[in-house]
Amino acid sequence: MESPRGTFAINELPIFQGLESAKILNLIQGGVAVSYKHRQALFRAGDEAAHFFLLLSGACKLYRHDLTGKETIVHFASPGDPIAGLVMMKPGSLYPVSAGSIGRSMALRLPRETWVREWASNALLQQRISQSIFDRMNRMQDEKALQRHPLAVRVAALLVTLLDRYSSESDTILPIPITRQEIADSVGSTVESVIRLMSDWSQAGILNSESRQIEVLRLDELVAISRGQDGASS
Amino acid sequence: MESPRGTFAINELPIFQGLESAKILNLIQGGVAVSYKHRQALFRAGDEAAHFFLLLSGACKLYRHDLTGKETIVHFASPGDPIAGLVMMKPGSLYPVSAGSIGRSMALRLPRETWVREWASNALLQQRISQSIFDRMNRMQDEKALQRHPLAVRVAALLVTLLDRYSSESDTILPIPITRQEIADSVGSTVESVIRLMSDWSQAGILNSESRQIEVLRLDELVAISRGQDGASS
DNA sequence: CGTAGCCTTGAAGGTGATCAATGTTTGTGG
DNA sequence: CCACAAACATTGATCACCTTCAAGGCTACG
Repeated sequence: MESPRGTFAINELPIFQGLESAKILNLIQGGVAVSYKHRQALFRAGDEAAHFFLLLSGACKLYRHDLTGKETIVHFASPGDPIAGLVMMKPGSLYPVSAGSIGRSMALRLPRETWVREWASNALLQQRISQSIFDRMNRMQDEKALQRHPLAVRVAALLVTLLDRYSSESDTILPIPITRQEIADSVGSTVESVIRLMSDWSQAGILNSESRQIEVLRLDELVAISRGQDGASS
Repeated sequence: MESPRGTFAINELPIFQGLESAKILNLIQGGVAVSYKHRQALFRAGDEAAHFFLLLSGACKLYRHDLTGKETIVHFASPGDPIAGLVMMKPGSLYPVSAGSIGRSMALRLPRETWVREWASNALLQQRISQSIFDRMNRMQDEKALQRHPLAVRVAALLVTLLDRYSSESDTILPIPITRQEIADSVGSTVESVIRLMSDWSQAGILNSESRQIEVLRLDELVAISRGQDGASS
């Protein structure tokens, strides 16, 4: 199994693994590799779903706004992830969520026609898309099961997951400029609460978050907290 | 578009719509229509995923247990829904959730071999499965966006959704024996809180929940509450 | 050097969790 | 058909966790 971290060249994408270059060329017809700046949108909820994406590098959040205008992050995409694949199935659909880059990122943007012509009838690709969706759904279900646990558990679990998904092997620094607001929007809480929590953790030597990036100093502690085993062992 | 409510004969299943009977016979090879009693399990999380299911009638909850043993309901399946389709993709996978019947229900249980042989390579079916997954994922995302709203909003939204999905056209009675515990397990709360809420609503004439079934008397109110517009208009 | 985005801290208050006890209905076996 | 158990519903008291509101500080960057 290939590591999902880091940066991918187009023909190195896990989703294309084992395919011949000629076949891949067909699959990316009409595709453009687009570079996105921090906070730039890939697409917005409600827009007609004209493209789907393969994230090549960086990070991307999928989010929507609730009735009161507050943002809820429903998913963090990491390099190699297909984005907006499912919504290609039906013609004329609208994107159900918005997508925005976190930090700089690159994505391969493909037109829906390519999906219809090349992807929809390709069993192997459908299978790999399904696998990706399966993983994503499992992650959402994990999160839902954490809903009733205290905030500390949810934030710790998120950080552990993000570190696992975005950092290379043994690195302990989250390479994406994620804000406390975004953490709050993801776990369903408020900035202030997340800040208080992470300040405590900084003081306890679990995190180091100077210089606007998050470094995990004691992953074991964080994992323990995410399991509800409480970090009362300072 | 066919209504997803009610009861389906096998060859009336929306997922088979437009297919010839002979083709359908191939697709359900090795299948058995199984009748489930209230609270009976279709499968358990952690079991090897040897079957997938098409719910013919009744209702079914997908749930898992968290660290502390508490149940979290991640999805309610309604007639016509494919269950455990995604997990068929990879050989040797384990079910990520448990599934149990709510009230009496019927399901068509199909072996994984049939999936592999007949379903995996069928673009139309893959497309319809994907559509179903897409809907389910959207619903989960909707719920996640409600996470920070008061309990009343989440319960009202759940009831409105369930009524829409399980009741026939203009009926206002939820035809499945869903308990307050299950409502709590779905919205991420506790029985007591749900009971207090629903008692208030009963007194306000919004619900009637004598005789162990839930009747919605004022759907408009419920919808208003689910939108956070507060039902202070008694 | 001023603005924008992000982080921080404090005080006050509410929503909902928890614990404990009890009532009610349903189902099952004798 | 009754009796008992199991599942489900209810009510009250208490209190912790987290939200909300308000104010202010820090850092980057044009």
